[in-house]
Amino acid sequence: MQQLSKTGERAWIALLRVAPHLMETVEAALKAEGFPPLAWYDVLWELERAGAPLRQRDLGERLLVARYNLSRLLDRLETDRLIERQPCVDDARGFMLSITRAGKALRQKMWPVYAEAIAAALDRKLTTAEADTLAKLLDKLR
Amino acid sequence: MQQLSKTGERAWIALLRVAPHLMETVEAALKAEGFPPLAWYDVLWELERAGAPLRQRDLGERLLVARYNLSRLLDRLETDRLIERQPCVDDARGFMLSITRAGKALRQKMWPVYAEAIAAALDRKLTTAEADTLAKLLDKLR
DNA sequence: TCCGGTTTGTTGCACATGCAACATAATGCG
DNA sequence: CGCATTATGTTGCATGTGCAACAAACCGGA
Repeated sequence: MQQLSKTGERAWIALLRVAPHLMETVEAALKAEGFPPLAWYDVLWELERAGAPLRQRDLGERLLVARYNLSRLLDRLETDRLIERQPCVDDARGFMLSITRAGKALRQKMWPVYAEAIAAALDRKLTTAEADTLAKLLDKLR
Repeated sequence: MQQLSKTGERAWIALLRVAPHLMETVEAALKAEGFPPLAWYDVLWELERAGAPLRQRDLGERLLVARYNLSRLLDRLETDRLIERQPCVDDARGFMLSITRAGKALRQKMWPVYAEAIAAALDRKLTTAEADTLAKLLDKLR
């Protein structure tokens, strides 16, 4: 009684090998330019495009990051004054997160390097149609 | 002059979110049954299907794992007597790696749990054609 | 043959992560 | 209301990972 198809297995292995490898490559590109890790960019970008302050819980949900991980990641960003934590009015447990001016500036400086790394690692290796298909397939796995 | 397409960016973000999440899910399934991490299975399986002893270098290449990471991963597997390191005849620096009987037994016991986790996280969410496409697209990114 | 450069593998150290336990606040049910 | 349950966020501890430096062996050209 095998409940796993051979094709599914191949897709899994490809994912297992390729995804971490790509992430390391992009991470290395950022580090090579003296920038902080990918995760920092992610937080900054999500906060910036949210427009309004976000609950820590909601940010974690969007980034698919565990609470205890996010908690300490945000500590580091806050220490560098890239984000701010304000007490939450509705819920005394939570915090409202917002990106600072310095945070926006850093994100903007990082973007060209990040974009070039993504282009090299992914974009230039796929046609537009292929990239679109890939995105759609991955989204089905959420 | 943006060298990164919008579609490529979407694919990247999907990969960044989905892949780690899937890995954590599968990892959790193994842990829940008292089994060692995914990486252990990977090593055991690669050694078993290789049929013959493998150089550490070659294993690292197939698994896309960094040398210093692999080195310590293998230490742990060796401590548990799941693999063996034999001095390499051709090259006094290297080792030949082989899976032990206990290693094969463990891998076999892990497989049903692993397969079920992959089926739940990936296989059942895609048609066969989709899984095939996904595997092919990811392979293009190596 | 000799010697510089490369390849292979390991390790000390700092840092990041997972887990379990915790503190505090909100929620909901009797 | 009162109290158990759930939700949110933090932290101590053990473990895993990245980096840089290292040791040892191999390779190849002069």
